[in-house]
Amino acid sequence: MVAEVNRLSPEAQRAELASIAPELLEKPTPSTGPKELPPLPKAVEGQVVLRLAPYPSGPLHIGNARAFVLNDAYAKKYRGRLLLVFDDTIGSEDKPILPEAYDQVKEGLDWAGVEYREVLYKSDRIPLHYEWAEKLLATGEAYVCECDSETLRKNREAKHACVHRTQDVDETIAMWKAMLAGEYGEGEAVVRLKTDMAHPNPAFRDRVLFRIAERDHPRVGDRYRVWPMLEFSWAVDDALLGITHVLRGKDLVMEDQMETWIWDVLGIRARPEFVHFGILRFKDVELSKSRYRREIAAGRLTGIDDPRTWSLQSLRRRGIRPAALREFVLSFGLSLNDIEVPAEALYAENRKMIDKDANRYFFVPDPVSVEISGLPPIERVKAPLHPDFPGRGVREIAAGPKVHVAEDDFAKFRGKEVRLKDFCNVVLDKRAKFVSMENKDIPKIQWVMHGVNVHLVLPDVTESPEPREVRGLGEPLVAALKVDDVVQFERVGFARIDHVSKAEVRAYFGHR
RNA sequence: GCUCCCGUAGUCUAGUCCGGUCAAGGAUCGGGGCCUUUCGAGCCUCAGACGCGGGUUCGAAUCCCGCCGGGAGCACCA
Repeated sequence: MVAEVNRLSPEAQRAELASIAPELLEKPTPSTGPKELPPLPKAVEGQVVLRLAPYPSGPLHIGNARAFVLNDAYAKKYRGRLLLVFDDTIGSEDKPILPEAYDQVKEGLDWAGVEYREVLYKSDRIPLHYEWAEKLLATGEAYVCECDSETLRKNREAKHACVHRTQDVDETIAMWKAMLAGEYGEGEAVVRLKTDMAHPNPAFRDRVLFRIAERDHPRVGDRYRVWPMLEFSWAVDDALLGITHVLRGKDLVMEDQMETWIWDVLGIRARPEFVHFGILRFKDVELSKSRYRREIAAGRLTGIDDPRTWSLQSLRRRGIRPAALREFVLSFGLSLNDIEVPAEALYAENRKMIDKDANRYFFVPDPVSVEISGLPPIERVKAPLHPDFPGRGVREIAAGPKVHVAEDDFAKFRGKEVRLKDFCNVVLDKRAKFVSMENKDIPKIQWVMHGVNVHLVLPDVTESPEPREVRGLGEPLVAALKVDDVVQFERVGFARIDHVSKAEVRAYFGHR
């Protein structure tokens, strides 16, 4: 029967089908509208509990966006709860906690529209972690190890168990107490989970659960010297906080195994579902908190919200809308693919949102002065605030024979006829010649007679020879703009006004 | 090297679990055109993909095997 049908030509099959079941020929209408998130495994409306676990070493940046946007989006989708749990265990020397980062993280999340219910701190929960540790120690599932990190690494590689692994539980507990009492120095003892020294994944062999750090903690000072590692603290807190779903990057898959192992040995029943997403990278953008920190310290950047960084604060200052960031991130879904996207994709999303609101103005970067000969007497011209919305009104621009044009335009069009947009046609040169007033179909460039100093700050893009800022002249009305206005400098791009003073208007470049 | 994950247009993504309506959808980018006093927006249009090789099947992007390619982890960081 099937073979019979297959022998028919596609046209014949189609005709035959049309006579039997014409509705099957209708193409299903492709779904449009906002992208729907795939369902979360075992998610129950109203009962989903998610958590966000930022490490307070600096402000959140665009590279963290996938984690917080997805968690927030799912919390909203299922009308669940999203907890903000600062992952502020002691960290390491080269990745210290910054006291101001707590507020910087919250500020970023608030801007992004992430609605978290409660704020918790790992550093407040250390006694709970100790309790669980003691259960593990008492059952012999974990032990205190005095090997130094180098020995530990070599043993791991050689699948070799050290003497501590088999020591008595009593002895282990005495050593644990000695750790807490400060009888060991930094690096002299750790608590290790007893997994399997022959485990196929070398990284998994008797992983460290606690270590000693003598540094002061920004929130709890010197109250603790024995600090949990991330995996262990999450095994405790995910269970205790009733987290139903853990959404994390796939660089953290081994943490799933660790948490699961600990729950298994401790007989913990209620567990979250683990869901991962791939690594997100930006083309031409190297996100480095430590580098930006250095540059800020050296005064080359003005602060964590400097538009040349990629912090959420910097995005806000460049006129990027939170909704654009959200759409951008959600467009990747939950895929496990590691992706590298151009920042242009974010800009495309943002442009859709700001274009209708951004009024147009002239800004002439690196001005070159030009004197037009033969110009009829004229003092000002009019141009629309927004070409798509004439009702919004017009701007009056002072005009006359002495104008400024952009250096790039001057170089490109010197000796050629161009139209000074909304003004007149000239043959461009230092001594330019007036041609006519009427609108012609020739290249149009922006110009300014006298106006205000504009300082435009550009974002940071690696391997770009472009300068990170540019100065020039804006048309007179630019001086009347307000902080937070998002405008489009014609032929230059969208920018947000950040500061207005008599001396200059400072604007942060968003994108073209 | 070991462990795990992933391969759909330049880029991102839908489809893969449950094989047929997929002669593969969308977005973005690119080409062309229209419109527009911006290199913006809008409209129309074109181009562009199932990593490779076997197998199963009437039929494979979808199932199986092998290969190739990419990524992550392998810290007393998170």
